Amino acid sequence: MPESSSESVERALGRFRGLLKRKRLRFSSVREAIARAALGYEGHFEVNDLMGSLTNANVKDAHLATVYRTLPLLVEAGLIQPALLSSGERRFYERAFERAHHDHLICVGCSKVVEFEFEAFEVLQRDVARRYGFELVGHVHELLGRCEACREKVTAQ
Amino acid sequence: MPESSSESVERALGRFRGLLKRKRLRFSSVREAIARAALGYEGHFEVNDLMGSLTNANVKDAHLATVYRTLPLLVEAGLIQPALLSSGERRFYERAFERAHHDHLICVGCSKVVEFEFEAFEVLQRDVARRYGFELVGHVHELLGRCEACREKVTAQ
DNA sequence: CTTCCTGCAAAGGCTTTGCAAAGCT
DNA sequence: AGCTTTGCAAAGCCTTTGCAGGAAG
Repeated sequence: MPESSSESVERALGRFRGLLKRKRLRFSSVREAIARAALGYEGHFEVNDLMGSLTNANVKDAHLATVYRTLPLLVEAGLIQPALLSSGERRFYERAFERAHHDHLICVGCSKVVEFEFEAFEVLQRDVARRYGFELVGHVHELLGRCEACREKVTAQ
Repeated sequence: MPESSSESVERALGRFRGLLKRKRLRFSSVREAIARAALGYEGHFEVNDLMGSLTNANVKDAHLATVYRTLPLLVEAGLIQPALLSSGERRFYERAFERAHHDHLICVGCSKVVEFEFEAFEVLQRDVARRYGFELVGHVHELLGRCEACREKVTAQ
């Protein structure tokens, strides 16, 4: 039997607890509910989605303002991270805890998102940064393309 | 004598005219002023900056709402493009017309932006896309790091 | 009991929209 | 003339903030 993902959630909550303790903040049930909801997403989510999950669960709802106040803590604890999707206007997040680093390949036709990992990019990025005297701390790397299905649609027309 | 950049601006305006004609829209003096102001930036700018430029010139001011209505046209014409997407909250633009493609290296400390070109990335990106059956049409690639000056500040503390 | 959290409501900042007057062609 | 464009003001949207009652340690 493979490790259940719920164990990973518990470890994540442990880390959240740790952060809160370090900052002398409290591990409240509302914060826990928000953290669980955020960790529950496979893909990308927005504040709005999160509100939806929280309402669906029979856990006590968290208020929108509270979610906004909690998200930065989840980011700081490393449970989630902002995910840039080229739409630019919207703010997405995605799970970060115990997940391999990855970048995104996005279809401009149907918005399908494929995650990819490619070590070579990381190496080159560090090189480029160093060349300009920067120490690399992160990156946003999103490839925009047209997936097979969408290319066929266009060709068919 | 090198080609003056004003010639490039004229060509850009020509392209803008072309787009407007295709869409049966008009090349008004206000649109021209906005386009010229946008093309005048070396680096990145926001709507607010643009409003500033328009007010300083003794050209007739463009109203904020009009600027918002014009920007998408400038993007569609290829004169400018959205930039610095990872900043998230703010919406920056930069000139795109007759400029070589480049990506950005951004200091997380002082927000300094360095532009870089690196052909190897483009090649690899195309590879990755093809591997997943995508045809690459563009990308967002921003490196986040700490510049020399900011690293020193941190070390000093 | 002291300090922090939370919901609520209100304010903020940026962007969009409806409308009538002005401007092109 | 018949359309588009513009300024203006108002509405929208998402996010943040101040506050007073409620919870956690």
